[in-house]
Amino acid sequence: MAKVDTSLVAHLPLFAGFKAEDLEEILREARSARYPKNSAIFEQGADAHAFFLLLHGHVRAAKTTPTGEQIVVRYVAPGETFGIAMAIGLAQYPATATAVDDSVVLIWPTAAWPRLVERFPSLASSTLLTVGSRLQESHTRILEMSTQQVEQRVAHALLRLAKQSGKKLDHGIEIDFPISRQDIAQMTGTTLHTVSRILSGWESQGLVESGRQRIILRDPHKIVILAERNPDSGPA
Amino acid sequence: MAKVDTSLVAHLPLFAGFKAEDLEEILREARSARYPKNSAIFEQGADAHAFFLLLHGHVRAAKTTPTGEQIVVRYVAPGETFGIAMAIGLAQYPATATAVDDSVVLIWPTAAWPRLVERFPSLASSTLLTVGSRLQESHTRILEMSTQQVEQRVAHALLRLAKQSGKKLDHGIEIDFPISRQDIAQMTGTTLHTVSRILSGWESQGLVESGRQRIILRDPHKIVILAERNPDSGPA
DNA sequence: CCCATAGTTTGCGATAGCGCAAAACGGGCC
DNA sequence: GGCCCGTTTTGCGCTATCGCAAACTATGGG
Repeated sequence: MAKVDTSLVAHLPLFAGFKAEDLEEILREARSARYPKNSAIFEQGADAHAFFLLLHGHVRAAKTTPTGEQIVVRYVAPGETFGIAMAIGLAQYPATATAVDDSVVLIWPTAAWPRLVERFPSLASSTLLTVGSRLQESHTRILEMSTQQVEQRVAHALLRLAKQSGKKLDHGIEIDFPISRQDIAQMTGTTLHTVSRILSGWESQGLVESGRQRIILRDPHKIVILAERNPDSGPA
Repeated sequence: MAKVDTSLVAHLPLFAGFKAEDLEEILREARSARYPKNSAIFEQGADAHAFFLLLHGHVRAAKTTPTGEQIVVRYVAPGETFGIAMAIGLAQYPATATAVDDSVVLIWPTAAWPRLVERFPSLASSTLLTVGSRLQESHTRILEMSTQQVEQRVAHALLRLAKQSGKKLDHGIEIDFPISRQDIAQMTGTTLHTVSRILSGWESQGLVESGRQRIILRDPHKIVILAERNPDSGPA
């Protein structure tokens, strides 16, 4: 059980207001682990034996239907928790988590949660805040899927990814982990073909520059406009 | 400030494990109010000055886009909380709540929440459970919108409503509050026209019986089959 | 009892986006 | 340096579903 440096996590909202010694007590229950690119962290349906905090890398959470279709629930960025199934009353993971890049995580055994919450009640409140904001995002996504067309949804998805995990370049923003057309399709409820067509279109207008699992927003502002444009307002 | 009878709420999961006197202490901070059918309880964007527990009736939570389109986030059944924006870190309500039937609610001022949580930490944990299960439902909804066609989504929506608020009849299940084609469209990401066509079709097959803001599932089992059927499996 | 209103049904194009298929491409591995 | 595999691109027909328009019908109020 490796010692974890508190300085790595002290600034996270999850631990806001914790004293150094409390933090240490919490971290003592965790171990850290490294997951190489494309390795599975846990599988949908498996017993939720642990919950996680991402330190480095990027993790994709995806949900699969009985018939094998997938959607991407979200991408986890460093500093975020994931796999907190048990905190919300689930005995099994509702989704599959995969490292999309070499990643480092902290792992707490599920059994530690009730103990920690009892000792540090504010953990429950902060977790409530994070879960609440994920609920918000889900509602936004439902709203978009109900009212917008595919191009706008893709625009929104890319902007969110850029905000969450964008690397600022001299001219533009690059999404900082490998992501395929298929992934974007699964985030926006469409097919990889349609995503490919949309990106090709944008590329020819100089809005983006993209290739194999790689996307750079060259003109974020114009993409914002695209994302917000009312379908039947301006001409093509 | 009317006295509220603890027996009305003691059995709710939210208050599981509370002693009678604790419960009384909590209820002392609440007042109750009655909202007539079709009246607004709070508006999207308004300051979240209170949170609510529905005692009788039914409440619709809906979200509106800047361009005026709406989706139904959920229907609230008796015993459920709603308007808990501030518990998840929001200063304004993210949706509009409307009583779809004459309704009675308990109302706590937002200011009471931090105090209550400090005094009764398990409130945060139970709220975490409810918010978590709503997150689950949202993900399910996103999955359905991404992978299923409209008819299946409508089937699922009606089955969920029937389970949550269905009144068992001699032969079938009636959804126990007024709900229009438009409402169902806004729950499933389609138009009232398409919903109407689908219900007409089902009606002629004897699966449902419906009219003005009224739906009875006459053959729930066949609807389950419809909901689960793989789009390109059986013949029409 | 009749009218006004909100909800529902239905017809008829129009079309965004899917689904299939095939080709081009790019990277990494041996 | 060449090959293999996963990813991306693109063409083309198809259809589920939308959007508009118009007729129809309960329901509650006066």
